[in-house]
Amino acid sequence: MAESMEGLKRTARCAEFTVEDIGKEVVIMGWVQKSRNKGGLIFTDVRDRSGILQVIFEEDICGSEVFEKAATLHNEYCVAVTGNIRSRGKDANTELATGAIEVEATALRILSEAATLPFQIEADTNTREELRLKYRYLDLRRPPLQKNIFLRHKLCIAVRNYMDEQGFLEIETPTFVKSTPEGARDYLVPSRVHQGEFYALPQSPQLLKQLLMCSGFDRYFQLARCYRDEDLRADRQPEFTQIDMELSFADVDDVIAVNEGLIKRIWKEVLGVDIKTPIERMTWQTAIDKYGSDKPDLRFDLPIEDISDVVKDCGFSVFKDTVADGGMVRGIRVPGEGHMPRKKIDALTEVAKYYGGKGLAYLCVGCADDGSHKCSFGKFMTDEELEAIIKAMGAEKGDLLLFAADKFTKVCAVLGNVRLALGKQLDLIDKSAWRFLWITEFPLLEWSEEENRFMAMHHPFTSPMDEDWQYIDSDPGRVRAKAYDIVLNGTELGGGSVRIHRADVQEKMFEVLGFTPERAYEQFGFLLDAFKYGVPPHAGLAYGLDRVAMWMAGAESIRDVMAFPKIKDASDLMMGAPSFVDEQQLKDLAIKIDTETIEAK
RNA sequence: GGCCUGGUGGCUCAGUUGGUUAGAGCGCCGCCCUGUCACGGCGGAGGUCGUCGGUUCGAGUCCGAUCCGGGUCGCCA
Repeated sequence: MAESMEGLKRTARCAEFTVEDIGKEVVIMGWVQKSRNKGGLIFTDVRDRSGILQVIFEEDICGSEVFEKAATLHNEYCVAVTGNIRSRGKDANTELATGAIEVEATALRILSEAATLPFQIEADTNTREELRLKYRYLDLRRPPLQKNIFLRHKLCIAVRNYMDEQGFLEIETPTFVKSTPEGARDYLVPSRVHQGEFYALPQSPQLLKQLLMCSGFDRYFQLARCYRDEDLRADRQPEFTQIDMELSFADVDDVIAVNEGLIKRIWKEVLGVDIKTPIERMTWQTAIDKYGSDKPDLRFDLPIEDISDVVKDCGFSVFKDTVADGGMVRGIRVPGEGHMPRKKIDALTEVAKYYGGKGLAYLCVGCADDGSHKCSFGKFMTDEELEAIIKAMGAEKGDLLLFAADKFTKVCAVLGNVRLALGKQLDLIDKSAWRFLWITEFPLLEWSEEENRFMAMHHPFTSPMDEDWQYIDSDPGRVRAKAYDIVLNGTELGGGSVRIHRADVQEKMFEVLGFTPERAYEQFGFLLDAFKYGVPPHAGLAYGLDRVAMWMAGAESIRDVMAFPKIKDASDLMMGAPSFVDEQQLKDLAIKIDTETIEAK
């Protein structure tokens, strides 16, 4: 039977007591982690967010009424215990932070009872996530998740303090905004007042923060909730939080400087880790060429080498023809792995195929029994041609060389992922490393086969690099942007750009992207109008806060650092959202459900 | 949408080439226990093996479909 807490005041949290408190009368409140009834003696572990403290009930001290009540305690009962802190002497538990002390109970109130739990509340659990998500409020009682939520809080506070010190204003922007179909799919919110019309939930506060620059706030930041109606991943949720910022009168180096300070600060404050600055910078072109990725994991090396020139006239037609067709041949040298079993090489070939490659060619330098090379394409080549490849790869006897021949983007994707697979397989990754990296000079545009036009790689307001703007008509793909990403251990933590602030450049940009002036105005008119009245040059950046928290917590899933995450199909197992709504609600919105389409699925 | 992977008492799992009444640990219920802390002892309840269909004398096990999770590719300006 639940009791009131009337007249009781909690002294402190369970694990906040120390040997200094011995002899004091205290009141603790929390949940029964475990009650061990020895017959004439009851030990009860009481847990709150600080940790666990043992309570001891002895009939001589607490009286028979309290003792009998204590005997009814079960896991997760919510209780208030009054008693005195005493030493556990020789019976101390060294495994527990508060193991040297205990509360000698004099009174007990059962604030509320608990039904038998769907799973036990313990630090290590094997319970499947599906069930834990349904009872998320229970899962959140588990110490690892509590720890992650604390960490996230600490991170947010550190961000706010730093940004404040740097002169940034925290400004909230609306979450009912205008839909802009460019980019990710929007979540739409129907309007009751304007029937048939929809708000969109923002994919990011991009345009609004640019307007804040127009308004003269100079430096803005926000821990902004963002929404994208795309498929989920282990590190992707439909709603997530960005550390979003924008700076006026700033160029690339200014943004980078502020953010290196931020990274240094939050890693120090949250984890006590010193991050060395300046952080290494690499151009997009170098990253793609050398690591096959725009977010290379530099915790290990294994760079990609280009041998197209070396093999363009060789006897192996796969290599020769690929180069002749405008493709390329690139390879990875894996030092000392020439004797890798065929099975493992085949597994890497599967990786290559998975990412759209036709396969992998291999060359094990001097690894045959007679000291010659083991090679998947050796019979098509002369010895001289093979030696030329080995030389071009800088390989030595005993090395494994892996090659892919394909179009540029394929080769990069294939070798980039083979490289990552090798890093894992050969255990080359230093798990304790924090390898930050700036990727700069992204291409401004990216050709879309699907839409048969150029698309903005970052977004349509990204400023081109001044020296490349001259190519915007003749060779748009060549124009680089003042865009940058911050990468950590092979994950994109965030990205940003210097924005276009010149009307003529912006107009040209829309033209290249295939927007008519009318359509550009219809979608972004408020921004273009704002730019007429004195717009400062500005630049910004946004981090995925959840991803930052994920790395800091060492979590494997973004769900582990969010209080109430959604599952793969974007539904919420606890609330049961999304859900059907009343007929009347739909009527108010003038919305009819197309049941035929739903049933067809 | 594609591929991979999982679903057996409340929880986590085992379950042989298809073969009797589907097992274990934890949890739960009852009794006992004055230094436990993964407490211990004794006893007990609890499962139409995700669902539907098929093969078979016989299906947790084989086949098909489907539902519910997880990972990933596409997608994520």
